[in-house]
Amino acid sequence: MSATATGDGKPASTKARLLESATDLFSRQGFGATGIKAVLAVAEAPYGSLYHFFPGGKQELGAAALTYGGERYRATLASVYPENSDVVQNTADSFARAAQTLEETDFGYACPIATIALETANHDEVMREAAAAAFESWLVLLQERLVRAGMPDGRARDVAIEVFCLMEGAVLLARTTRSVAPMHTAGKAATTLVTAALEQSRKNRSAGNNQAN
Amino acid sequence: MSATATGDGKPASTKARLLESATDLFSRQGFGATGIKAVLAVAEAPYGSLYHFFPGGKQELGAAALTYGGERYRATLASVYPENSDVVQNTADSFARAAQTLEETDFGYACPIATIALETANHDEVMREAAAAAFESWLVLLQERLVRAGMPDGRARDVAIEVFCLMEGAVLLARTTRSVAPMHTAGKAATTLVTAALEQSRKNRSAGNNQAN
DNA sequence: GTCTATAAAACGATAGAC
DNA sequence: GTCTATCGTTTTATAGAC
Repeated sequence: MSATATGDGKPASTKARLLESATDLFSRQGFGATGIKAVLAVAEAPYGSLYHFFPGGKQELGAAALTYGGERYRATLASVYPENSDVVQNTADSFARAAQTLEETDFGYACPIATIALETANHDEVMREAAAAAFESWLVLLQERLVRAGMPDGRARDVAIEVFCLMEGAVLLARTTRSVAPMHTAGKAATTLVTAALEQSRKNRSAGNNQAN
Repeated sequence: MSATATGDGKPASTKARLLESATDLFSRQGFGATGIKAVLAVAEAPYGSLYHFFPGGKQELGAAALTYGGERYRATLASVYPENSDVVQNTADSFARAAQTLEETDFGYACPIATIALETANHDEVMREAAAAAFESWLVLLQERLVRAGMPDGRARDVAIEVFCLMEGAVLLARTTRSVAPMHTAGKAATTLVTAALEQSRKNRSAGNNQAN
């Protein structure tokens, strides 16, 4: 009945369990505050296996966890934004889903990147780039869906960034206040924003205005 | 010429230097990753002084740093949002200022709370509450200014939250990508959002619609 | 009261046994 | 190739010198 990483028996490979465990613990407690021993314990993996799979030590594990968590949420995003569906509704769904996750995890987990990114962006270029790549993959997916829905490239990119910022800011505020209220407020703002951008794009098109950017 | 915490001579009291140093280092590198020795070194304070001023050790220092940093940014916000001025312009200014700070600090520093809050919100109730209080003080100030500008209480609260989320999300993305572009994008969205809410409020008032919330 | 020297524990990493 | 036992550092916290 545990909603988090480890099942109870023997899920997947040792490497996969390590990544699962690392992603979860790092994003909950922080990268610096989480010892590799704790990661190994949750993964039910022996000590040496970490340096076997990740010769670069904690740094390599951290970067891999960012890539792993980033890809996992990108897949979630892809399922929340099915191709050729209503992007406004999808946007609302993504915020509702985040709120649900926060409640299910007792406000422990939401974004697999944010905590680690803020900690390491300054002094660890490898991890910073892994986090940036994860964020970028989300933005690209979002942008693509918005373009399909009728927005020009540049506008879609901006809207994707704005929705991202609303989401991440709401995660921060929700976790800090232990309330999903900010999630709902930000979600409403995001849908309003997407709706307005779609309408504006349609208006511009029907006016025969063909400026690309 | 250093734009950060420590001056070069003997700024303020030892306790103030410790708070300055802790706020800066914790929000740059993270709470867990920063040792108290590093805090003491930057503050140019002897080892024992920390436990003299903060008997609760690292936890008490962390909570105090959150309160200190929160109050400092609240003062900044108050100066960016002078009473009875154009809140739309003020909002634009606050994002421009954040972008400037990011560039001046080589994308090292922006929000004195976010990093620490994400790290500790789950397992340290004292620090979580200190972070929540800091955020709340910003939201209250913002809300008050928006009410003065003509929004009803409930709407002003929501708009304050939305502006906050845009700001914090943009800080995260900007630090991770080492680019101020997200800051400008989010800033434009925030001003648009505030403008629309003001217009809507004015419309509702002139229609004689007196629903409070 | 202000600070230095020390203690106990935990950290990341490695060498070497199987 | 897979893992266990150990090394040297660094961590927070404290006791006691001035």
